[in-house]
Amino acid sequence: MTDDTEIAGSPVLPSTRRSIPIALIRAREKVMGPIREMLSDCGITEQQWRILRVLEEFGPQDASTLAERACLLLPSQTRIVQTLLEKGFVTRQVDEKDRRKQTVAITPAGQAIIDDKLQDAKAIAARIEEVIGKEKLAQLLDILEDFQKL
Amino acid sequence: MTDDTEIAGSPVLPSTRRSIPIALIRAREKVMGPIREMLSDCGITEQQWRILRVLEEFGPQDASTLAERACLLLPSQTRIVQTLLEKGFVTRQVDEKDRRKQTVAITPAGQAIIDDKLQDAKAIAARIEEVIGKEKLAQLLDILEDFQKL
DNA sequence: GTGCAATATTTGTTATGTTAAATATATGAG
DNA sequence: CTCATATATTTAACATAACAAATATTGCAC
Repeated sequence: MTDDTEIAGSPVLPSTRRSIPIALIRAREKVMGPIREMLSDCGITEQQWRILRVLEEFGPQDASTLAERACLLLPSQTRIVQTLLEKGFVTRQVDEKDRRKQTVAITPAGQAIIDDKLQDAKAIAARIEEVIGKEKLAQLLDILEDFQKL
Repeated sequence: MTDDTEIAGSPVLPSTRRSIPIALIRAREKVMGPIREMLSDCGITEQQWRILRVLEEFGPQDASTLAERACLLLPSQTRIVQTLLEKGFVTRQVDEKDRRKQTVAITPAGQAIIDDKLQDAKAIAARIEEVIGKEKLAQLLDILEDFQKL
């Protein structure tokens, strides 16, 4: 590999082949392939799935917290929750203590979606662990966590 | 960390805090922050920047190759190249040998964008290396590459 | 050389990302 | 109490992502 070289007087950017942003996209694309396939069956998108997963894991919560945990911007969260409302997979109601806040919760129908896909999701996770290796996956998660310090 | 546990008879998904797809998004979001800031100055989006970078690195190339290298789906590539055409940063012409193909090339004006941002981009890359560490970055890129085997 | 399958690219549609502006409620100064 | 400011969320507008379908060209069988 002669990437990321710097010829005297002629500085260049790292090759796109060793670019962190591009490498992150490529990996993500590969990971999401089977997940999207799994979800397309039940008419759920990747982001809708993330919302449901977070609601299941942490319980009812306000919109900002939900967006943070699902790694979505608030405007995206708003729209996605609206479509999930229409599908009957979540509920949303104003917080009585602070009426600026909205509390979102998963419904039994939403929970059923997760339960239905549980085995598939676990199989995909197992496949990734098989190919990458448990140790490397742990390393990867640790390094990715470091990026939050940026 | 008690994530990714499996209570007998009650299988659960990994916590969203240790989810590979979510970790990849979070890291990418952090990395892209300063890059977007850099690009917003000159009215260029992240994807438009990727197209220009790839064209600079590999020279004129057909649409499919460009999309592959810039990590874009073909439809996205088409639209982004259209806006870059309007801005005068790239050219696009049919391949005379195979008239189904389009050859895209960067213009001097497009090259000027890259040259203008070169120092900023290098500074951002240096900052990342400083925070994460050279070794971990190399490890990260290697592990991310493994995902292509999925 | 006609028709058909394969290839290369674009277009259409729906959902999301991103930024800025709008709305609604809360909180504190005076 | 009232107003200015801060906070929580939504709406608006535009670009992109993803997938399916349409278009255009090529290459080959016949």
